[in-house]
Amino acid sequence: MNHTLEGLNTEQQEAVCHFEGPLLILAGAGSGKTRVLTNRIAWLIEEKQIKPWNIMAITFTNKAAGEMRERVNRLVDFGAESIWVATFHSTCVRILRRFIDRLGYGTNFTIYDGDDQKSLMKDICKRLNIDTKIYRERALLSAISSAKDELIGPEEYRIRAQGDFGKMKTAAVYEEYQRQLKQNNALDFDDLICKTVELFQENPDVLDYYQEKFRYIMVDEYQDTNTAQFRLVSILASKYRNLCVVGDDDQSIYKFRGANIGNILNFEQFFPDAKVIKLEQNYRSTQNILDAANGVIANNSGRKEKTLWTANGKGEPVRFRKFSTAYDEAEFIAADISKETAKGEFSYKDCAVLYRTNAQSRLFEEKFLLSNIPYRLIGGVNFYARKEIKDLLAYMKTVDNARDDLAVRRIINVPKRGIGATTIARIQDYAASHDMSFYDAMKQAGEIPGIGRGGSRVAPFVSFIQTLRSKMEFYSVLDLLHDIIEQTGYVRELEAEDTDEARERIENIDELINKAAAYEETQEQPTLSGFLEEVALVADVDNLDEDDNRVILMTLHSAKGLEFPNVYLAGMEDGLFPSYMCIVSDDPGEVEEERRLCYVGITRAMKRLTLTGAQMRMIRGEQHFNKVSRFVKEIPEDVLTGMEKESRQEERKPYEEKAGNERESRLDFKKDYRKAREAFRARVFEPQQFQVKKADHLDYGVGDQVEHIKFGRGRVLQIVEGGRDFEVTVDFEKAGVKKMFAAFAKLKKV
DNA sequence: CCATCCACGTTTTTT
DNA sequence: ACGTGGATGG
Repeated sequence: MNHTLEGLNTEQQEAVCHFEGPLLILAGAGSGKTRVLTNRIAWLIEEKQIKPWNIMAITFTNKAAGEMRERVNRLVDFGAESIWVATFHSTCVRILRRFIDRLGYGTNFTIYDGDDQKSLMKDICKRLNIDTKIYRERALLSAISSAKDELIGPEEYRIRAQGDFGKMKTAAVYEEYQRQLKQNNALDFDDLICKTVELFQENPDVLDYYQEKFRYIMVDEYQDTNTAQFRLVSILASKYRNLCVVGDDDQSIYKFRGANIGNILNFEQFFPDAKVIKLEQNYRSTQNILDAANGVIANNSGRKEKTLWTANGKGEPVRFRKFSTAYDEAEFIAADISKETAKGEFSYKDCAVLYRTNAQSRLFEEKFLLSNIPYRLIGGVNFYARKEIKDLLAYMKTVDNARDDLAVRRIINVPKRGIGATTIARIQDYAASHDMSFYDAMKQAGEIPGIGRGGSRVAPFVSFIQTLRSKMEFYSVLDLLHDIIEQTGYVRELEAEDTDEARERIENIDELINKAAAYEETQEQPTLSGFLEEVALVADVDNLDEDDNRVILMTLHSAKGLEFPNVYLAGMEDGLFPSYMCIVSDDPGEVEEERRLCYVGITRAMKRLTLTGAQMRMIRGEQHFNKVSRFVKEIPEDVLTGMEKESRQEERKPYEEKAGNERESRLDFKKDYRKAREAFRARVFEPQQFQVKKADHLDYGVGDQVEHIKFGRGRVLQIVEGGRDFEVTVDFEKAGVKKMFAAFAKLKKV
């Protein structure tokens, strides 16, 4: 038998050996879908002699893409690297970097994240005199985002809005928002997809090029695609019709982000000749866990019927524990993990605590710190969303793309340059009336009326950026970053502050430096745009390191696609999960979406599953009293333990008895919390291989001939010992005199 | 132009 | 409870 079919069940084999035409694989949780996808790729290449560069596999997260890449590399001996394995977003970026000039954008466009979108929206509302009390930025942005997900452009939006006052306002905002983005040469996340669709629709030659290139297309997590993504895929596949999608309608949990569950439910209507294969054998969990999952999901309507089964045996029952407060809940989980790891039953990294909202993570962090349990928190504030990181990135963006007004304005007065709101407004007006970018207006600051002495402060900033830009000819991303840090004194300022918080920020900056170094190491052709793009497209889950022996804390959403031997689903309470919003909503579909989320959570567990809930917890500063989640009650009784003990547990731990001690210990705790937490966090950053360290000596001296990776040969003119690194001045034969930091320059003595 | 104080809303989930 | 953003005063 062909080795790509070895160890696969009948259905899996059938899916792997499907050659041409549309294919829908309905793959239940843990049914080995990634394996099927990767083996199919190998099979196409080996058995059907398909060229690797004609195959594309699309995923949603970088992590999934990375995993698939790795497996494909192992399976395919020759040409694995030319198989296109990427996320939707990075696929689109790659295409747009090449062809977006056809749509009137520059190919060095920047990508706006949520924060960027919000500040742009704030500007627009101000300019259009929109009262953000009535029309909130968030609401406007989400309306625009939904429109984009449905491929509705500003013009069409306006037409559809006729007669609706509120929507007409939104239409105006949408139009202006798109105009601004274009003027800033920027795209938001949704644009990445829909501009690519637009590009294909308006440029048959480009479309044809990619249709020829991607003759075999595979889409993972298909249930999460939105209308725009579906269109993108179907346009690409329309020529050769070799579209293979893998998904599970029961795991569709991204409706709020525009995911259209109809894409999977109606696949056979779009492609009447589609072959449909169901994978129902689960290789991950015990039968008890699957029974729990099946019991819950059975309460949803309109599903593609599937029943997971396994050959793994029943395993232990699913546990349910109810506590009087959320503190007790966290304490129990911490104690339980300590117990299990001490027994040697599970190691830390086998355990995951999953919850509905990010806010719930705090209590677990606290208890874990107290119990000395190493943990890794996924989600919350994204690393790249931190202020210090965004500041530095804004500098880099400004150097990369001078049309990105948002970035320029973010940093124009960071650090303080005495350029205030008034000056900024003047420049803004001037730029608007002369139809130029903010940055270009700054260059002519002298001519701006009423700018006064602000003008003299703007000039040095402009020349600073100009100098950086001219240095880019020979600078690496790392050089640039380091130069920015040095010249702005960003780190020096933080050092002077001498607070815990400042130290944390410096650590983050060091981590950014590491990322830049890692980027340069791993990329064959590192570019500034490339780095900024990579940074814009990473999610926190992508950084999950399997070898790291820590308990994982994350939301149910982030957990999709992962598996753990020992899983805790915390906060199983009506009002929290399913959330209050869904319960009161008149759309029953909302509770169904939560139920799918619960299904996802349950099916993450391999051996042991524990559900917990609290009767009382603080939510947004208010005490809430919740009932046990309806989802717990949907689990068949015979696989669940703990439900019956419910009432007795309540009695044993009356709230008042605990309250005094709890409060006291919490007070004590607050002092140490920050410190301990920092220490913990810091360790996450520590073991990376690209640590930038000051060398204790250099193996070259003044007068020596050295070689630089980019500039070639040169002679060392001067070496100055700085606080963080040696600053080396070299006279290069071709590139001239450069100053650089020894740790980054990697000079070699010749 | 900048620092400080207070009011408000925010959270359900994220590429 | 917490952070953000606006208003206010120096």
